[in-house]
Amino acid sequence: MHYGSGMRPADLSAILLAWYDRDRRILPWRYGPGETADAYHVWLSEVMLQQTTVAAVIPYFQTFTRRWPRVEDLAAAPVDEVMTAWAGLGYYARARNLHACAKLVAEWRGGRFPDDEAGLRQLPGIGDYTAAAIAAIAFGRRAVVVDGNVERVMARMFAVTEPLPAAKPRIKELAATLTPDLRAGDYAQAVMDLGATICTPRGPACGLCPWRPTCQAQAQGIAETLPAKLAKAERPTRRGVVFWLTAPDGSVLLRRRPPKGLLGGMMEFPSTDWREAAWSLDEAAPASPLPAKSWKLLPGVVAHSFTHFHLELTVAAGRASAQAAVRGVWCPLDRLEEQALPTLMRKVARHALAKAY
DNA sequence: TAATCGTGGGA
DNA sequence: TTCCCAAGATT
Repeated sequence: MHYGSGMRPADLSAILLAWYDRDRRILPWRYGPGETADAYHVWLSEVMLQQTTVAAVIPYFQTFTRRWPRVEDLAAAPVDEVMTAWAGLGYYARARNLHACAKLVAEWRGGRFPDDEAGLRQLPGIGDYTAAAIAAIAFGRRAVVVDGNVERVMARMFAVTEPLPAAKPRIKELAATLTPDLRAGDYAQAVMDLGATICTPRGPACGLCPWRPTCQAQAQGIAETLPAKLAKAERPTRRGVVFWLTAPDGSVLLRRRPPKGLLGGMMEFPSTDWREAAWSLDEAAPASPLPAKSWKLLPGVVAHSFTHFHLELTVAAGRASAQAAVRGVWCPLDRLEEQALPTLMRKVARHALAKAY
């Protein structure tokens, strides 16, 4: 192994920990120097942070911990309340797995999380990264924590030019060589902080990096090009018609989506399938909650982009004569925020309220 | 293994 | 506008 500048792994981890101690970022879930980490808070924050930015997570973390101070409190909540509280954060399977995990920990383990990777890894919603992170941060275990930040930092430190995801095993080996036995949790957070603030995807601030003297990509002038990644598939555009059906009392019809798949378990306004071909109103009407109803298309579209496709929804508005003969739930317009509505459906509501009244 | 699964911010 | 991508897990 070549570390450059005569540095050994222990030197490098010590350098990074010193950097981390000098200017530790303040985050709601982060314990201070000498404090004991709360495994519930570590777990909750790590699940929320999966593929999600710190800025987006902070208000949700505050809401969850204020409302459910202990894992037992979260386990005792109805799953729909958890889904509603999660609404807007995305990747909703996380919310279902979060609740399932809380129940397992509360009911079978007396509210205590497993204190090692193998035990954590068995719980729903906890994969390789999250198990290692909790083991290290909450329990002081020596665990090799590899997230996107660590992959980027290691790819640059060791000039790994093989593209992801094929390079993942190699990168984990390299990360293991630098992971210290002591303060593994602080070290993991330090590498992630380095990746988030200095060793950034674009425009890395190599001049401020404590590891610069040892970084092989920096020496070769290829830091910003790493890690290499395989080209991504194109994102198709899908289209649908969504039905805004109001009752005489001013409520609107909602239904719940299937528990798995896209927006699984969340609420929605009824709609056609989402497909690439455009819909005519006549073609869409049979999919509506009142097929015989006369629907009026509202001007404009609701555009929303998911990870693997774009979506354009046209809103059809109609009025029901009475609250009968439809499947779903009627919700007063001023209580929509209490529903587990994903951002897409909140856009639909905003569009309908702006155009239909 | 590769596809699926949200959202918002920044370049 | 469009693309990238952020403390990944699941199937």
